[in-house]
Amino acid sequence: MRILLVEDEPKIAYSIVSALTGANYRVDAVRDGETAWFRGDTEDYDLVILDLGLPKMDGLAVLKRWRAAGKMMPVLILTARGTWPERVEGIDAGADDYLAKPFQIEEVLARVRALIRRSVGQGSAILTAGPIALDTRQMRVLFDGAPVSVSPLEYRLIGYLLHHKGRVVSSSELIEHLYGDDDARDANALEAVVTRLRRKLGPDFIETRRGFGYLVSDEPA
Amino acid sequence: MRILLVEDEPKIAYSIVSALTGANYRVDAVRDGETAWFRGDTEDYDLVILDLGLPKMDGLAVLKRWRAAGKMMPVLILTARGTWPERVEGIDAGADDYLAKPFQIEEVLARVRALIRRSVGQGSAILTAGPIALDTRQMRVLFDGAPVSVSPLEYRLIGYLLHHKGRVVSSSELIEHLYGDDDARDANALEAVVTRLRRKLGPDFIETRRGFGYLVSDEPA
DNA sequence: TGCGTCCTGTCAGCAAAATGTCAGGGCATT
DNA sequence: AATGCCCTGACATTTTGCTGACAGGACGCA
Repeated sequence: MRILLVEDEPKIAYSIVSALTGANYRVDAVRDGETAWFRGDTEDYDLVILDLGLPKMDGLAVLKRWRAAGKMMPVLILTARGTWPERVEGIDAGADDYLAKPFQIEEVLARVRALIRRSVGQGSAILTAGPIALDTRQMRVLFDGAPVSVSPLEYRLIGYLLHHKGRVVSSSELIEHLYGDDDARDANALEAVVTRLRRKLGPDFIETRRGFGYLVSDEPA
Repeated sequence: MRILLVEDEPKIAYSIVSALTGANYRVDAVRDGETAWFRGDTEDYDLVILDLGLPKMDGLAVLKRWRAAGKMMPVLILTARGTWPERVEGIDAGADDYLAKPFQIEEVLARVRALIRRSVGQGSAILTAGPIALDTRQMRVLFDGAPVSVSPLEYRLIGYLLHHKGRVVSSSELIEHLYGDDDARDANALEAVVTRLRRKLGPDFIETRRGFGYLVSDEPA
């Protein structure tokens, strides 16, 4: 799960990053609204934690621009206590949850968990690469527009690869993502899944980089 | 825009009336359920803000009687935080939105705006998908125009799926919304409800995405 | 109060799908 | 050609969801 943290105050940013990283999320942190807007617009995040009152571009403006551009990822807003007018504006702008400063780190984690749980299967972003599209609303894979039935594990695998398309993903990273650190599986289990997916999506879509991992190419075939 | 406020606590009533009046709404305020029922039945309001826990007649009872009499105005319910059973009952009774006490005045205004916007725009009280229609005012389910008798739980389930049609809804999310976090039920209970609904609505209407959840398709069959 | 009915959770068994495991075989890299 | 890494078909196991049956409880009605 990738999270974008937008927070200009270093101390707060650091504590949130630590907590989220410790909870096994991948976190990108930025400090100003302009950068935030760009990252949120070009990358796919599962969640954004957005501080209001930022340099360069106000947090609410960033949020509104994302929503206007069709970005639907859940957004958790951090706001100073007592600034309720902002909260109301936030509702209108399309925020999903709020947290007033100062807050406990545990609260942040709880909200993050809740938002991500809620948004699973709801993100309207449809990831594509070549003829394959991942319909995250209906939890299915489209091949040339036609639905292909995939199992949950297959879905997670192709989802992860699409999420990181254009980059080689190592087997260990995939295994870590598909299963937990807790119950690690044999590498062969992963290979079996890949095989089954290739049978459904065609052999060329998931490339093998022998010795390194797997790759879904970014470029239009 | 005329709003009926039903609230027995003077302080709260006063602050809401002030805020609404300041926002250019015409507000009538009453303090007990009986009066509320009479006013709502004889006058035309664009919105009702309804506190539960009223003298003389309970808020939910008022709402039910309005709906039974064919009153269609949107209702915003004020409820004490954490009283899930009330909330569930409210859904059954035909409420449109909720606000947990204590709340900020600005929140009330935001919800009021949202509800009025919704009802003015295309406030269709009837959700449809394929041959199934959900009449949220009369709390009935229609299949090809013919009423189908469904239980309260079945109604909530099909209602939730229709509200989120086109998207896969996970079992845990469904359970959370059908029962509330307090008394979680076995996943099998949910399956039983689904089975019973399918027997009434036909097997194809509620699709199963094995490993993910349930789905009511968006597309015209 | 007593009876019947409806609603709904629980249980158990079943079927099907999903997934891990194994054993060989192929193929790339050297 | 040798060496590993990877692929894959077959099989076993586990998981998941469906369904009929049953029971407790709520509710209405006499």
